[in-house]
Formats: sequence, structure tokens, C-alpha cells
Amino acid sequence: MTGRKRQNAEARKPAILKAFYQVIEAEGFENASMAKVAKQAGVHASLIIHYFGSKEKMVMALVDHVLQTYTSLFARLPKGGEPQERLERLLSLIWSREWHNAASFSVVFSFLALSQRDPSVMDRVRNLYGHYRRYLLEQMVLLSKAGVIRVDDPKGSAEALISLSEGSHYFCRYHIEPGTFDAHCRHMIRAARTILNATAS
Amino acid sequence: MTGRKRQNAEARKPAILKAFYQVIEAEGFENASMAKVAKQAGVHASLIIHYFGSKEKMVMALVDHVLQTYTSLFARLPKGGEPQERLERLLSLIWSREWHNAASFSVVFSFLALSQRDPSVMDRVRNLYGHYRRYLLEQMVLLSKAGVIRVDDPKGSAEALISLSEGSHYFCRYHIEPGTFDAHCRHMIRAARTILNATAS
DNA sequence: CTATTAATTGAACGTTCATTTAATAAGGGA
DNA sequence: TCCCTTATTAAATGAACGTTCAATTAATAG
Repeated sequence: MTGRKRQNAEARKPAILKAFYQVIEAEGFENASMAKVAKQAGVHASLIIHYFGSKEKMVMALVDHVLQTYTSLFARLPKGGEPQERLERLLSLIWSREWHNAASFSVVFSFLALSQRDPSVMDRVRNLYGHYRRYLLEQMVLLSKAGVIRVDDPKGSAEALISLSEGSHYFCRYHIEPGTFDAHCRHMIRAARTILNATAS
Repeated sequence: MTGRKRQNAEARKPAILKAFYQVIEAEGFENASMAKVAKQAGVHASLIIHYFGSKEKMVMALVDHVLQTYTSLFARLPKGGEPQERLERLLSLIWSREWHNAASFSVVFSFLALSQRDPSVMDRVRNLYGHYRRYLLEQMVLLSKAGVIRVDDPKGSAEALISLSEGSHYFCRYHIEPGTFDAHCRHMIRAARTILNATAS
């Protein structure tokens, strides 16, 4: 039974990370041991060490993977096209199901807690959202010039928009009653439009 | 050295919880062992078990304590007085330093992660914010009647206000540059006023 | 077919974990 | 003073932890 099937090492890493992710989701970061991850991945714990070097490095690899998920989301934010249509696509992407369900809160919250004491994780989170912030600031200026929105403080408006969207994600996780997600998103988009003093579509 | 000083059991529990809190903040929830908490509190690990029964019960006690901190904050939200002044006090309390620094993010994030898989913790968080939601909804109606704000959907406005404030807490933890906290709060209060269609003070 | 390399396992390591049990010390009431 | 309750420690428990290392198996190259 030993050394049964052979796979490429690099191809197996994502499978192990997925198992790690699942164990965290099911049992919490504090209970996600190497043995449990190995069992979930159908592999021996020593193989994980062989691939990642240590548990800590595996944690960092998963942090990167989760942040990459958000990077991919941010990359889909509209950058061209008609201003009015760009605003619409922007708002409906931020308040979409896939945006809200991008990653497990169990995992994300654990990593945000980790970021509070690990400077390297903090930097990565900061850097990720830095792109988002700069994008929104840029759009505030562009959309304002195009007359689609009216803001006299683009930086403040971008901060408000980020806060509203992040807070909304948080809100949904705790206070949304079944079947009211779409209504909530409509409320938030309306609030966002009000903040931006935008002309309703 | 054994049985040195004697203190009331109930009086010592808070000291142990404080030590637990500090260890989580410094080393993370996943590394906060009984031994470390005992050392931080200057007692033996077995004494902690004697007081709390088990580690899990101690965790729940700390969850309650942290949530109680927020309950105390919410209790300070203005309920009477002139409507216009009430709105001002409401906004400046939500965007105040003490509101933002109410609890360590390391601890809070870990507990929010915990709430995702522990229904009893989830219920407590839900219940805590339920009060906040109901309070804001009530104020939306009252302030609207008084003509201080103009909202046609009080529930949606309350949701937007909560999202904006929660997201702002999150935002500050990652993206605030030194010395810009007050400016950020001014931006957020302004955005809140816009959402509420309030008359500026 | 053989030699080599890399994937994978199995067993063992020392450490730390939460918890239990027994022993000890301190204070309060009689 | 002595006793009883209880706070507190000390020591020991077995399980689980992350990690190491040698052994074993599968693919690959010659």
C-alpha cells in the first residue's frame, strides 16, 4: 500500500491546500492539524511536510491562495466602456452572490486575525485592498468627470464605498434572513448611488 | 509556595479571562493554551480548570465578556433628547475612538470565525446585533417623523448605516494612515448623513 | 532489464496539549 | 484552638501535536 499512485508534486499541492481549507472550515483554524489535513487529503502527514516544508509555510500558501481569489475578483472590475454602464457593472459586481461567497468566513476571519500579529500577512492584505482602493479612487475621478456621479471628495467617497461594501458582506453573514439577499443588495446599491450622488439608471 | 495567597474564586475569574484575552492577542487563538494562560495569569493551569470546568467553557466565558463589551457600547446610544441632537450624538458615538477600539481584532476575528461553526456563538452575535438593528430602525422612523432625516425605507437605511459603520471599523484596521482617523470619521459621518438625507448640522 | 530518482509511507521522536487526581495551604467559624 | 471548607499547587495521565528519518514503491531514463 505504500507509494501507491504517483502524482506530480506541484499538482498535488493545490489538493492539499483544498483539504486544509476544508478542515479549517469544518473544525476551525485552531483545530486544523497536519494529521487531519492529511486524512482529508488522503495522504500521509509527512508528505505534506515534504511538499511545504512546515505547517507554517502551508498556512502562508493558503493565505496566498485565498488572497489570490480576491485578486481575481478585483481583476474583473470594469475598466473600460461607457461611464454609466461602467458604474452599473461596478455596483452589480460588488453586490453579487459570487462576490459575497468568494471565500469561507471561517477561513477569512482566521486569516484576518492572523494578520493582526503577522506583519507579512498584514502587508499582503493591505496590498490586496490597496489595488481595490486605487481602482475606486480612479473611477471616482473618471465617473465624476463624465458627469455620471457628483463627488467633491473622491478619496472620501471611495472610502465610503469600500466601507459600505465590506460592511455589507459582514452584515449578510449574520443578519440576512433567507431569501432577502437580493433585496439587501438593492438597498446597498441604492445607498451607494446616494453617496455618489449618482443619477439612477 | 503552594496555596499562597487566597482570593475569592469569582473575583479571580475576570483576571484569568483577561490573561486569556492577552495571550490570544499576542499569540493567536490557535496558540492560546491553558499553560500559557496560566502563566500569564500567574496561576496553575489546573486552577483554571477548577474555576471554568474546561477550556471550552473558558472560551465561552470570554466570548460572553467580549460581547458584553459591545452591549455596553450599544447601551450608550442616545435614546432621548432633541431629534437633531440625538442624530449628532448617534453619529459621533458610532465613529468615535472608543467605538473603534472596543476590542482587539485578533480576539474578535477569532470569535467571528468560531461563530461560523458554533451555533451558540452565532446566536449570541446575532442577538447582540439584533438590538443594534432594532434600535437603528426605531431611530430611522423617529428621526424621519421629526423631519431630521428623510428616508422612505427605514429598514434599508438602517442596514446601510450598520454596513457603513461595520465596514468602516474594518477599513480603519487596515487602510488608515497615521493621523487620518478623524478625517476618515468625518468622511463616514458625511456619507451617513447623505444616506439619511439628513440636514447637515 | 537495470539504475536512478522522486513520491509516498510507516514508525518513532520529543514536546505540548487539556485534564485528573491527590496533596497542601490558608482562611473563617466554632 | 481546632475543624472544615476551599483555594491552590504538584505530579501524572494519555492523546495529539509537528517533525524527522529511514524504508518502500512507482515512474523514468538509459
